[in-house]
Amino acid sequence: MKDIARRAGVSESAVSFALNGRPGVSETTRARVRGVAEQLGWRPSTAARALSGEGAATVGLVLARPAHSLGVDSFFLQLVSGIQEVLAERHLGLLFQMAEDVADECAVYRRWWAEHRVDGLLMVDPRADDPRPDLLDELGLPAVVIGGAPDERHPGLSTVWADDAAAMASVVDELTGLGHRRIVHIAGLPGLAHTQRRIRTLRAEADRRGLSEVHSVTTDYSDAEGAAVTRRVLRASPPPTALIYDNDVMAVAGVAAAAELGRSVPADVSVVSWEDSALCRMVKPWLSALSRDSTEFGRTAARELTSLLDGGAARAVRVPVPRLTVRGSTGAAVSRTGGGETAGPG
Amino acid sequence: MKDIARRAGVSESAVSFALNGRPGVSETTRARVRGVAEQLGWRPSTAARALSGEGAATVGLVLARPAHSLGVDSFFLQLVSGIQEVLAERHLGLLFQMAEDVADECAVYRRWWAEHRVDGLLMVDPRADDPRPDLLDELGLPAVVIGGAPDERHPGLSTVWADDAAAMASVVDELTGLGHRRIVHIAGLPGLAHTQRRIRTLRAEADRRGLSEVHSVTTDYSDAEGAAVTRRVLRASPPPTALIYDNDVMAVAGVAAAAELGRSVPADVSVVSWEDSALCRMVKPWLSALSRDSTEFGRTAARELTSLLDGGAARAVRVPVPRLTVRGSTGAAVSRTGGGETAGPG
DNA sequence: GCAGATCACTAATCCGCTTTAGGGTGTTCA
DNA sequence: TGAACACCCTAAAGCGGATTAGTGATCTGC
Repeated sequence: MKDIARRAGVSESAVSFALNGRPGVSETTRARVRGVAEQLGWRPSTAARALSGEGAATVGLVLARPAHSLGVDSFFLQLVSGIQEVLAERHLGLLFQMAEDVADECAVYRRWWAEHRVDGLLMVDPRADDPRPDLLDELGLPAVVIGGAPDERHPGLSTVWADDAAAMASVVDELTGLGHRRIVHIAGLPGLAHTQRRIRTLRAEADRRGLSEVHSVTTDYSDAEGAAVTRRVLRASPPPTALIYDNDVMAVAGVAAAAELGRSVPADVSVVSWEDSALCRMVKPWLSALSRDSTEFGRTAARELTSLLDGGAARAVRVPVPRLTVRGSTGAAVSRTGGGETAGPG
Repeated sequence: MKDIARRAGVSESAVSFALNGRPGVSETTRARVRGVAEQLGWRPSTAARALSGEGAATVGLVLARPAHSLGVDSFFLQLVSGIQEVLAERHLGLLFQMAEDVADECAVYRRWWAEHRVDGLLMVDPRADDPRPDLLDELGLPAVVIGGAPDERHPGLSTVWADDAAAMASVVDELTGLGHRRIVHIAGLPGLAHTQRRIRTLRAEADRRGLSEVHSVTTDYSDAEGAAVTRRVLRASPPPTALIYDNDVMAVAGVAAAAELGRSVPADVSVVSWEDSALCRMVKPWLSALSRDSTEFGRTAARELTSLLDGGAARAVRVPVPRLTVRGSTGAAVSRTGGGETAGPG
């Protein structure tokens, strides 16, 4: 900046005014300074800016999943891609970190806060009884909760959420319309807030329709557990005629497990995946799946955060309800009593 | 820091000395200051530290893949997970950004450099004729190239690489051992350095063995292109008896495409996936695949970068050669002349 | 018993930028 | 013609640490 000042023949303060659009310099001087700065390829040091009270120009994102449970995943990168799109426009950096668990994640939040490393945070995978919102309140960091339900106890936090309840209802609608009355929901991690929302909604929908043989089983999202749980529930007597999987990985693994037991999809059992991706089109039959635009989800979250950083009020934004794309894995329910014989391919 | 100084009854300089292990304070004072700092949960502001010449305590990573081509992926998150493990130990932050293409990525490098945002960079997806190493040289940023071949033209850059040539040779060994003589390699993006290395090696191995019906086809790594190319090459006369896919997604899509054409795996055609993941165990038969430890790959890369940041010399580190895990998708070659009739399941 | 060295600590400067408080100059109006 | 007021610009302080140059006080050696 000294360089610019010297070459433009003005003081450093004038340079600062000129480059930041502040009043106090003539338009001609401003243009000259801008020219010199551009020519020198100058960019303000974020450290210096941060130190003089402008904030770190960075937002943080922590992913608390143990490394080994990081499997095939499409959602997260799509989400981050959308986030980046919005952040890049404003030249905001994204500080990314992985953590072992939520406690670890909280420690990261505290450290980042103490080090003035971030101006705001994006929080993913909200849980039932989550300590993070309280912490964020305490630290006073602007933050957006991604995928949580609106939470009136934390008026300072913005929330971007999809209406799982409505989506679950639409799936149940579709399945009962096809005649299914015995449905098992192979859910994800029990601790996650959206897992619990889905389980609650399923129960409510079942009660409303008088279906007694509908329940949820929680898992760790892995293909292994997806397959194991599928085998277990399909061996019940009578077995369910429809399975709802909380992610695509388990759904695909479940179809394979069903095939091993001699059950064909959708003749013997219908399958719905709560997450659409290329995976759903890699098995036969293609999986009926709930689709959402994860990239747009990310964009929305990032926009909410920038709005918060600009001093906007916190709010809850709902993204479109995931829509069920019906493909080949859902069909009419057949009544069957028990057994193991195989039907032919549908 | 003023607070600490006041509460400990010493000057701010003394606090700085005490907390940074510099001589100039007594051990008792040092302990007292440390106690106060800990009690206050104090952490130095990265901005201030950076401004006084300590560096930004941050390394950067840019992923230049268009958002839409971000599909199901296991490699990248595993890699980042390993990187984080090492960086977290040293309290180094990871600044992450997505870019549209390499030119965009270069712009990000320049900006980060000008803004003093990062102390070093991790560069992924090296390409043939890549402008990034030159740029990194020019900017003088410590950097590690992940997945490139050692490059003597850029002595300042460290490289962490897997020996694709050896891995490809092992695959060709396995396949020719099974009697395959017509092999098609369904490769990834033509611009990537490792794609070209694999293609070159395959050609060399084929020449060495006198196999004339061996070639590579490049794709965009997507399931769609994987399937399309599979259909095309299997319709050739005579068709290949073995297919090598450059990633798991295409391999799985390819198996499905083969099935549509009435070719069964491995009876009619053997399949090898160059990337192992849960995906490879979601299809029947399970896919023979080249496995590597992506997390360890990330750890190694991060360690090289920290070593560079500590003033260590740049070097090329080779990680273990990906090992072929033989599963059900590879079998003995059958000679067939043309046609479309189907063999039964193997 | 006194110079010189050592030790424990403080004062002052700097990093690069923003911002507040002035300081000239020129114009306007009484 | 002088006061009031814009207008452009400069000087200086401050952000939170690290660092360098001191400053007393205690210790060492002769």
